[in-house]
Amino acid sequence: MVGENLSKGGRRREQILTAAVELFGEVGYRGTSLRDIAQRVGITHPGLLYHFHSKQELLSAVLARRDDSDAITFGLSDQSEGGRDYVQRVLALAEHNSTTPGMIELFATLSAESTDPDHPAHDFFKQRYDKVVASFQTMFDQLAAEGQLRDGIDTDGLGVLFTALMDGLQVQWLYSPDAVKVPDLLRTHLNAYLKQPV
Amino acid sequence: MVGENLSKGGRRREQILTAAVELFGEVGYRGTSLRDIAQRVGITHPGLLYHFHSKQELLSAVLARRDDSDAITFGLSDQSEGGRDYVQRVLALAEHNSTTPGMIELFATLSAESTDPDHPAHDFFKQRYDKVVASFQTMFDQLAAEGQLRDGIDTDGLGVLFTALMDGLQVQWLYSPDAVKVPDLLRTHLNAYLKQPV
DNA sequence: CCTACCGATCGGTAGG
DNA sequence: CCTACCGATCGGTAGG
Repeated sequence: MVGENLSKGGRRREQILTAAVELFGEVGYRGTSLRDIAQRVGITHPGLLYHFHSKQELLSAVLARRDDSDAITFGLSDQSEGGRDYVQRVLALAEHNSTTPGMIELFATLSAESTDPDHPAHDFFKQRYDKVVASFQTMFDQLAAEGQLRDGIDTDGLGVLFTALMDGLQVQWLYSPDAVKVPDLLRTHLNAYLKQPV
Repeated sequence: MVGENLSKGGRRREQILTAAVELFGEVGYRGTSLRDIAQRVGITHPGLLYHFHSKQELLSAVLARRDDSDAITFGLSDQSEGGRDYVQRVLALAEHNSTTPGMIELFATLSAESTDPDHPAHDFFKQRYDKVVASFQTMFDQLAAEGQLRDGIDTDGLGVLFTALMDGLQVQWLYSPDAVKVPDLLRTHLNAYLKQPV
């Protein structure tokens, strides 16, 4: 698990990752300098490069981290309990997200910035979208097979739509954290398809 | 109208704006240098600063441009013809957007990058979201008043949801322009609410 | 519009 | 982990 049983060097790496998440989120990968990150941790930037050999390596570590910890905590890679159960886990994740604005900012900023094929995180996000969309599509297909969707609903495209909704809502939430209630809005959307509301 | 009756200086300004749209879109505002933009136009970067006095001034000019030309071309500020008519105009805009990837990239990148309150475009996007969400909310309220929505549909939050959907779909479209059909997906979403499909 | 230049900042390396 | 340093690049200005 993240954050446990760390050596001294491991703890420092954790501090650097935390600071990197915050700063990449606030001003983007390209807008953040290694000196900014190092300063938050109280070391110099060559000191940072002793732990991560390049800025790109630090980015990769940051990206790999979140999906891992989310998948573990919320069981997002396990769809064996059916659509209804998975919906609940996704809503739980959406609730949890509102406690980690730095990570949300990071992913919102980077996923847009990385549409550029030359961006170092481009491939990561392209593959991530494939996985996320597929998971949500499976969720809707399961709901359909379980007879939970209203009559006449075609599941075609619902995975892409739901993914887009999560992304777009998170951006608006970053502008207006108090006004935009992401989990409620996701429920509103889902209830347009579900016989029995969540 | 944009692009007409331009003096020599006006033409150069147009060239600079076009190049700025492309580059801000590809690598973000902070990732683009004035030298990059100037080079595309075939001048030096102090030459560019003769036309726009700072990088921020250039950004403001770029942002103001698109919403103006879209509002004019697609009549997005006129909601007097009712919800059904407005839906058609929004779909026409979505079709049009797929011919201007540079602008889409620019707005997707900048709207995320500008969640940082210190970003020079932060206020622009905050106000823009207020306007766009309000327009879409009015659209759904009009559809409700016209009796076009399925029974039991509450319009609460539908403006925020539709705005989020457009943003999120555009990001996915930038990753997979051929696979993600934005107008079709918007229709799929709308048809979950409408009695008569569009 | 250009040349020439400014101070500031960038990611990364050498060497300890 | 640090000091010291590198070449490259940044937005902007002076002066024409």
